Amino acid sequence: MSKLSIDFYQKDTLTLAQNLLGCYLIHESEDGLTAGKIVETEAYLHDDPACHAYQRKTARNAPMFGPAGQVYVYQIYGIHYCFNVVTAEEGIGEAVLIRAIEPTQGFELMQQRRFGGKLEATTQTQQLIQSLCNGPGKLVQAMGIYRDMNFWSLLESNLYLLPTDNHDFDTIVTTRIGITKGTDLPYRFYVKGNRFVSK
DNA sequence: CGCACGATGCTCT
DNA sequence: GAGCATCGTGCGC
Repeated sequence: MSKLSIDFYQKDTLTLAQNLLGCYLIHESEDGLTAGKIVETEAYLHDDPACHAYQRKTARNAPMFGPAGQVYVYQIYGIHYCFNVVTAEEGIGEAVLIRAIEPTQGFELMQQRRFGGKLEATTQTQQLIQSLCNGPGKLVQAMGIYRDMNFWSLLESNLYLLPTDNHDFDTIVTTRIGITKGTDLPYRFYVKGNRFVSK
């Protein structure tokens, strides 16, 4: 299995937001490898009032205007970070927010990054694993994704995507979470019945 | 259980 | 100076 290539990313943003479901997000970091299957996404289009790039290009949203397959990370509520896959052609600010992944590799490292030492290093309960990456801020922390990964390429770095190994799932479409504008747009996608989708 | 709220810092007006 | 593409805790039922 090899990294997703440029042609995967060169599709319209809504299609890509759905195609990303089931794909694997991998980070080969110095501390070790973590990976998970994408189970929830949201699309943000250039003509969408909830999109960071809706108004104009700024210092924060600049990565969104780069080529498809680029990384956009931003800070939210002063505490958390969110990870996006940049989409659309260069010059058009669109992206797909990764809202949840199902951990598949590096459980211990994820646990370490999320909870450090302040959690009993006992058996990994179902409960614990389920709380590792079931939200956009959580998965960023568990995967060791940082702000300075902005403008990185998912095609040419140790943070990358692998294709899905299973198309046999249903996709649910809903409105997006946590926004105050564009609230009626059906741009959220998640894997039906998956336990790792955010609440 | 569910709901409400505070933390916290940067970006844009 | 306001407003966040969130998360965890604490309280009430």
